[in-house]
Amino acid sequence: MSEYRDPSRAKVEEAKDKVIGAIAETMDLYGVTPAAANLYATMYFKDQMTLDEMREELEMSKPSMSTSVRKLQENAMVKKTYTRGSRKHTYAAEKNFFRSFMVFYCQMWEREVKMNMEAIEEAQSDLQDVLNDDSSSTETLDEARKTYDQLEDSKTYYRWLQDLVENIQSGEIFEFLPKEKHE
Amino acid sequence: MSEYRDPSRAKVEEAKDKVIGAIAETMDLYGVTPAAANLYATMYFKDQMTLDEMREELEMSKPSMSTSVRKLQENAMVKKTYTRGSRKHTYAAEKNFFRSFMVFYCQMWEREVKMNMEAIEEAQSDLQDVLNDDSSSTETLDEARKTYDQLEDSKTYYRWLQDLVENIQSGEIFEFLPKEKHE
DNA sequence: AAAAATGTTAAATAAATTTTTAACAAACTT
DNA sequence: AAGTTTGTTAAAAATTTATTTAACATTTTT
Repeated sequence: MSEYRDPSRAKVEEAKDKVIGAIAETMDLYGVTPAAANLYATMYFKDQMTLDEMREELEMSKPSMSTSVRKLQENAMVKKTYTRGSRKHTYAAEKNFFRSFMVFYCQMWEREVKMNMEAIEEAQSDLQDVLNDDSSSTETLDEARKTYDQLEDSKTYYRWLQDLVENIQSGEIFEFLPKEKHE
Repeated sequence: MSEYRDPSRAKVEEAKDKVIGAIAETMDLYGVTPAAANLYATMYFKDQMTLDEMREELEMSKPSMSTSVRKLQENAMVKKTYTRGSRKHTYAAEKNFFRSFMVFYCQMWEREVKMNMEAIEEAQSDLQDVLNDDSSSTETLDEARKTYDQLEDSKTYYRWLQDLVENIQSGEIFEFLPKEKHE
């Protein structure tokens, strides 16, 4: 190989590795496995990769690469690419961090809103029953009222979060917070 | 106890439990342990709690509660409260989800920006050296240039993320995305 | 000062997650 | 059609993370 004739080559790889390390380290805070984090960071500097290339580059098993790629696809951080002539599947990293941000957080927040809003609606309905029930003690009625109001109040947050999701998905947020600051 | 005379009492607790379950379930996606997630969700419906009350309510060990509380304090999801006369420490859940959102994500994003920006700056400096080095092969120069530009481009995202953090922390974001929608 | 209560740290255990090896299924070549 | 290549599923092993038990330090009460 040319590394011996060209010491700069190694320096370029070293530079990439610094960024790969940083990306991977912040990524496993995002709920992906170390394998998936390293894989994404590696792919970030490649045009596209096959499973065998991944296995070779990361020195890990093929099923691990297969699983990691699938997980990354769920978060839209990796896309399958069509490569004519090649029997092997090829994958490319999403290099636009804005898109990754959008998919990842919107997915996460929508799940949170849906789940909690559903629970809140059910709970409030139960509490309403209690409030309409004459046999309830004063103490219980107070508790039911207080809880009902607390839940009602929390809905403001979930509606806001849903709103944030929609603003991000539509791109409207960039009107308020532009990608490039024009000075 | 009064549960036997007042069936509504049980219904109120059941209603709370539905929400506790939902909150806890979405929370462990936020990188907190199940114990911490359950604890926060439980505290959400309490005024304040001591470690012993937590242990009793969740039926878990005291060190587990102690650790969980500390973790939740780091994310500003729980605050220590002063209770005169009580020797036991008391803690209260942050009930304002907007504040929890702010602290949690801003902390996370700032860490991401800092870490990746530092790596990028270092990498770009290395790549600049390569570009200034006459001994580098054409192939290596192209690779260095391409990588440098890719990193330069990614900085747009990190600057935007930092901007988002600042807008959330200052509350400016609520001018664009109001908490309450006035119709 | 001794005993008791409270909270934390450290070591050990338990549980869950991640990764690998091995077996399998599907698609393509010859 | 038999044999390869490629990718996935399933079971096992390894690693990591979470929780508990036990020991300790600190403060308070008697």
